[in-house]
Amino acid sequence: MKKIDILKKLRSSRLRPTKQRVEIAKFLFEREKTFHFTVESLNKLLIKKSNSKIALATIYNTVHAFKASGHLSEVEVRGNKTYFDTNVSNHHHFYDSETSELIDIDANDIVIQKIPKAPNGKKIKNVEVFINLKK
Amino acid sequence: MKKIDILKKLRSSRLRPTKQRVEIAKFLFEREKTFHFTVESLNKLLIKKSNSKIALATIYNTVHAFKASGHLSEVEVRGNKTYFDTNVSNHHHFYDSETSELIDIDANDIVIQKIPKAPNGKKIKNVEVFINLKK
DNA sequence: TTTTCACTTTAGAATAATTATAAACTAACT
DNA sequence: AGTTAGTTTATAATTATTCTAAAGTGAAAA
Repeated sequence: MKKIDILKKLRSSRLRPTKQRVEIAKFLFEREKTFHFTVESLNKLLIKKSNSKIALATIYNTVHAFKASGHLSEVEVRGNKTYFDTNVSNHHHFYDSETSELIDIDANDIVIQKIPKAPNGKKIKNVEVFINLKK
Repeated sequence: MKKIDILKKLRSSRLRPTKQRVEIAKFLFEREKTFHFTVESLNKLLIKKSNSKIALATIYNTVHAFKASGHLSEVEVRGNKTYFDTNVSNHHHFYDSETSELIDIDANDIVIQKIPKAPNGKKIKNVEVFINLKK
């Protein structure tokens, strides 16, 4: 993904392409494979990569803005930290609680045959499958 | 579930049946339906029910002890609080993020037809399905 | 029983993740 | 260039949870 696309992605989300947002967006989206992270890990990686430090609050703001505009998804994981995922398509996860490692599973690799209907007047938004791992 | 069973449940878990543990255990396990809660909600309910207040740290300790001995399960839910469930059998959940409501789904009500194999030397511990709800 | 002692409870301090605040800054429209 | 609304920042505040150390209490032994 090129820089020009980053700018388009930001503008299309009504996010002003500030220096910080561009730096974070380039770091997150200019890569081949999907990327899982927490705000804390992202902060450390950004410091290591560019030597400049962006305020933690800005990272929180930016990550949440990307989530709100659909460029990141939030992954629920047992524990206290919040994980994000650059893969925003419908998919599932392996989770290894020993290493806190999260691995994507393509939506096509899990087929659900039987599913209950939603309770009283509610609808199903989506279905997430977690395959918890052990050694 | 009778009081005597509560005592057995505590003793079988190598937990001394102190006044506080018995009170918490009775509140959690002397009911027909499964019960979902956070430490905070449990604390409020205990205060409302018995007018006595048990130290928060004790509630954390006790709930974690019940989890360690298999009388409670922990449910991962998007968000910052940790949910617990008195249903410790293998099962799944509906989750309504608008109301933070968690509803059990019997393991038999979801059938998975196709599942990927675990990565490199790891094994599958269990599979959890979340059906996220909307209006 | 009483004594003893390891296990518990408790209030409050400490920690960790996240959010709020308010002042300084900046993109972008005019 | 000037204005303004949106943004970043350091710091404070908040929230959930864990730690600590002193006081309390089951239950095994005397």
